[in-house]
Amino acid sequence: MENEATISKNFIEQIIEKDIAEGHCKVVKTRFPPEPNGYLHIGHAKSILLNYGLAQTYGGQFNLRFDDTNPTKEKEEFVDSIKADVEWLGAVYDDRLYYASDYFPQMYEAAVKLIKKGLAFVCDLSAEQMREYRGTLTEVGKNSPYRDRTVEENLELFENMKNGVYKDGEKVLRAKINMQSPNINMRDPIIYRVARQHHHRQGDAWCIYPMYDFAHPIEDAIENITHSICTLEFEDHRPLYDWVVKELEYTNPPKQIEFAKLYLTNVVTGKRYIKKLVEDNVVDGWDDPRLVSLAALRRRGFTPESIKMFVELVGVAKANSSVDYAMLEYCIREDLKLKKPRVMAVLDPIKLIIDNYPEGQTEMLEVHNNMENPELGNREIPFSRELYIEREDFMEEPPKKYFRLFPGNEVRLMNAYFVTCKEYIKDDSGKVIEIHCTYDPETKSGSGFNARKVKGTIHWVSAAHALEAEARLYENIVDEEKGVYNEDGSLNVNPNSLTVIEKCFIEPSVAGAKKYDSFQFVRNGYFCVDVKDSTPEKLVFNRIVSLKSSFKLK
RNA sequence: UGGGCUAUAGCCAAAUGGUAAGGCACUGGACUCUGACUCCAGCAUUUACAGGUUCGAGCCCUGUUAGCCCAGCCA
Repeated sequence: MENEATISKNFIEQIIEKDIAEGHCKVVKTRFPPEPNGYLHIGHAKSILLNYGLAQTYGGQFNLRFDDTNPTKEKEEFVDSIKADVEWLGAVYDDRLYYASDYFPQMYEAAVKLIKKGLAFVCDLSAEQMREYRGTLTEVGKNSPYRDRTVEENLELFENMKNGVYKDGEKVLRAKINMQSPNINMRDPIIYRVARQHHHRQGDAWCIYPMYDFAHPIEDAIENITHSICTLEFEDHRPLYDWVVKELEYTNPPKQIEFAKLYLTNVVTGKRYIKKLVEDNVVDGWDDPRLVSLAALRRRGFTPESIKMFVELVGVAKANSSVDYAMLEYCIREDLKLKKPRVMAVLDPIKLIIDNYPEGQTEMLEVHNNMENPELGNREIPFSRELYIEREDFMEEPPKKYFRLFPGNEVRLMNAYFVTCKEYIKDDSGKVIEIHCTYDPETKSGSGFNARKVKGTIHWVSAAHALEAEARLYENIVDEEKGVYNEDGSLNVNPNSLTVIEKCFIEPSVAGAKKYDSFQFVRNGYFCVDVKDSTPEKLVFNRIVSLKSSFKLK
């Protein structure tokens, strides 16, 4: 973070600086214009933070605007969640919360203006006929037979459209541009349709709705947006965007700039797919931690800071690309590293008994919450004769360079004493169930003892005091580039990417943990108290991310 | 096969005619009350390919290849 100066400007910043230098604009106004038809995901975070960041650095403003021009897909639930997510990310829009649907009167007037200029006409072609007339990628289209209606006739017909004289789909209003254009978007695109649908915000006030290509530039112009930033698939729409802005004679023409969407390797991004996984009950909802929706990432324990760091690291460009998921993990580790307490938790326990430690005795050890950040203070943890340690921290027959516990070896119990393994007990099946050690009282942590050193340090919890909790090890739902769904609709991803550890042991200091509290479970990774499933009696932890793997056999 | 866009390391990404930044990942070493963290070192004689212009090209020109987007009354 301290090397911010070395981060070079992205291409959008360069365009903006040129625009400012050439006097096209003084300040920068941007917007995030989601359609409220789903929850936001990590890809949207890129757009939000990009738009918000630009407004910040160039002394402008950032608007949140719901592009709610198609009532069939939109719901109030989604506008609420989107607002929450945008705020969570820290993109502040103050009172600049807008709805495209509030501009319907202006859009209607704009359409009338185009008609009066002879640049729009009412067309009676059916959807199917329209498709035929439009031509194909390689063949030009042909003019609609209704293209030459008079201004007066168009005005009257359009007003009738608004007044509900026609059935849904019976007539549309089209821009009169060029049916021969190699760009299909310019072949007399539809700008208004008749659709009797209940709008989540406008109710039944309208039975005609504007199309995106017509509505969006108007929305931007009304809000004095200077730079309308969208994704690559709208590049072909830019000539139409510019056409609308020009013909409507806005004096403050906004400029559309496109950038590449964010994809993550092997995870399901895309609102469409996430939505289907939710609707098909493959996952438990929009905030299922196996997803990369913002709600899911939040529930899993990702912080807004980590998401911000991530999108900054990823950068902004025009090349389609897929970012390594490890980059996201790096960002959350980096963010939590110094911010969160490191507690001891044993996920796969095996009992360790210290034979020479007095039975029934408990001593409280004062330990640092985070060795690297003293500001997080200290806490006390109980130590006693019977402990749990991680099963992988003991081996009967250790390979070379294994320096944790094995018969005869001495290791440090983190924050406590050195112990030496004397013997171990197996059950009938040969599974090790108990390890016996002796401890050396002189080696207590913080005592300054340095007469001898050990190579290994392992974590533990006191068996009698440990808190039982549930841990969930989520993996992302993997998309192996074959698509999330097969053509027949069957699922093509692995949804079984959830491991639940019903009973793990955590040191008692986490007893009062609240929702969203997160900890580093020493060597087991970062975990967050699940906001949905935790109760004071039973803590449920979602794993945010693992630490890098430890000992590897060569 | 029409139009638009893109191509720099395993993954992102900078370099705007002056001799290939940075990050992630990975590898080696040092350190360590965890093998994590931190630190140090290594990691593109070359920018999809082939030509050309130039004293000099990832950048300019020509051609080729590959990928993405567009034929909703969705956004």
